[in-house]
Amino acid sequence: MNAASPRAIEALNPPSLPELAYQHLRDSILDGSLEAGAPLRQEEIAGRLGISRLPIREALRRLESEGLAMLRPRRGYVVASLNREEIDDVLDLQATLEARAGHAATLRTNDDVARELEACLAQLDRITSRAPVDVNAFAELNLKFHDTLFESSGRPFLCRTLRLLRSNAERYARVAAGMLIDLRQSQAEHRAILEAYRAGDAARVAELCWEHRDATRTRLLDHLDKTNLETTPAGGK
Amino acid sequence: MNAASPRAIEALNPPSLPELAYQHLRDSILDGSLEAGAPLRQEEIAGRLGISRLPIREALRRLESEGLAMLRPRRGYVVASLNREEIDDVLDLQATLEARAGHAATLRTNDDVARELEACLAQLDRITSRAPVDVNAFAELNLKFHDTLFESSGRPFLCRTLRLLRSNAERYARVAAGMLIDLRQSQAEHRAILEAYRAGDAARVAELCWEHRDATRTRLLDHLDKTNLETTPAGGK
DNA sequence: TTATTGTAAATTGGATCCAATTTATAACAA
DNA sequence: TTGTTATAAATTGGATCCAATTTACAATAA
Repeated sequence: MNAASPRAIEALNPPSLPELAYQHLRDSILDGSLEAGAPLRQEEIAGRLGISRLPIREALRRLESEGLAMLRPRRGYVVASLNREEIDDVLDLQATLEARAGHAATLRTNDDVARELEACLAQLDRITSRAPVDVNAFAELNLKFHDTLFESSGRPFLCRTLRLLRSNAERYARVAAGMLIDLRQSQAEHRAILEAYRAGDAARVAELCWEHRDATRTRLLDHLDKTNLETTPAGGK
Repeated sequence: MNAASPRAIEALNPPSLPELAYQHLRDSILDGSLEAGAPLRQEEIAGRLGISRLPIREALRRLESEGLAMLRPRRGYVVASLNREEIDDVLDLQATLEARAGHAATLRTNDDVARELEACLAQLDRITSRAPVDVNAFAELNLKFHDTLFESSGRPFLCRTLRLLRSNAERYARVAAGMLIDLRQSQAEHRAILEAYRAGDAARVAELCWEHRDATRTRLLDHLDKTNLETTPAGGK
């Protein structure tokens, strides 16, 4: 028996309760079922998940350090919210880092990655060509396309930071994804990125990635301005 | 004066035990008293701080989500470590984000900020001109210079991410700061940044900030390669 | 001596209990 | 009616206790 296979062992162990609670709360925040400013009562969450408050507290602590929850001492956690400027901030940061990740990925172009990206685009084409577009499926494959590209950069910390940003951007970006984005335009941009990737033109990939994300930013901010959606509710008190 | 006014601070901001434990552990990791790979025993830490294990666990959870600690289920936390590629990753990211922050700050140039930056540089000049350079004082003021510039960008999330990166870079960068950096060269770069800032040349500030940080990156990696310092210890066992 | 195995100690993961503080409610006075 | 205050309920912050698992160690056999 070999003592040296920590990864394999790690893969086997069951998810801990804090991890479970974290996943649950994170999903609830990202899909909007927990609105910004909503209080996160430890007892209630614990009761709903059938566990004690302790793992909940660790999960909340993690959510806080990721920017999805806010702790007001002795008053408990609430779902964090972003105002217009902060959304702008996060999305600009996302664009910057995705450009950097795309750049790094292209410096070490790989055929397997190119094929995988191609497969994503093919599936995306099928989805967008159908009559009622399956928005969820589109979002999932869209995510996979970008993830495949960025993860191939061989820069774990950069990718980790990107995931963090996505957590904070996603609940707002979903609005844009569902309602505002021209799916065909988006696909055209994906194609351009893949072409530049294949050509090994890192600077071009960076530029395209930046524009691709920046388009989302612009659209989302426009949307926010038009609807005048209040993104910082009761919390202000 | 401000350091010792426990009552007023307590009244406004009661220090929670998890926060206290977090600060303690973070400091110990950053200044090297807790080496990479060292186990973080909950009971021992709790005993040393005179509190129970519960706040420790929340602190450890936070350290984990910030990348300073690693949790191996049922085996406890250990101090996280970065290998050469990961250090490169983090420092490149830092350079990228500082360039972005410098850019944003310069787009909204402010005289008060310029004066504060100038004051930092004046103090730094005094420090570097003395015979035995006070490295700690230099590091602190150096930090203040960058913080002042970046925080004036009006981009809280970007600054937050920069702080996160600094946590991960600092324990390695300190080597470079103490032994490798040409303080006068560094000061010259600071001057150039301030000049470009005053001129409102955002692109130039971004460029200079990037180079300024990238110099640290290059020097640190060179140092690592030369000393062949093993940055990923015991973990394998 | 060296490898193996069984047992004890140490350590984590989790639950329950208690104190302190905040929030909600109701009684009372202007 | 409206504002204030006293009291009760809810909620967080923290400590202690218990179970499950891992690690250390010693006894045993080859």
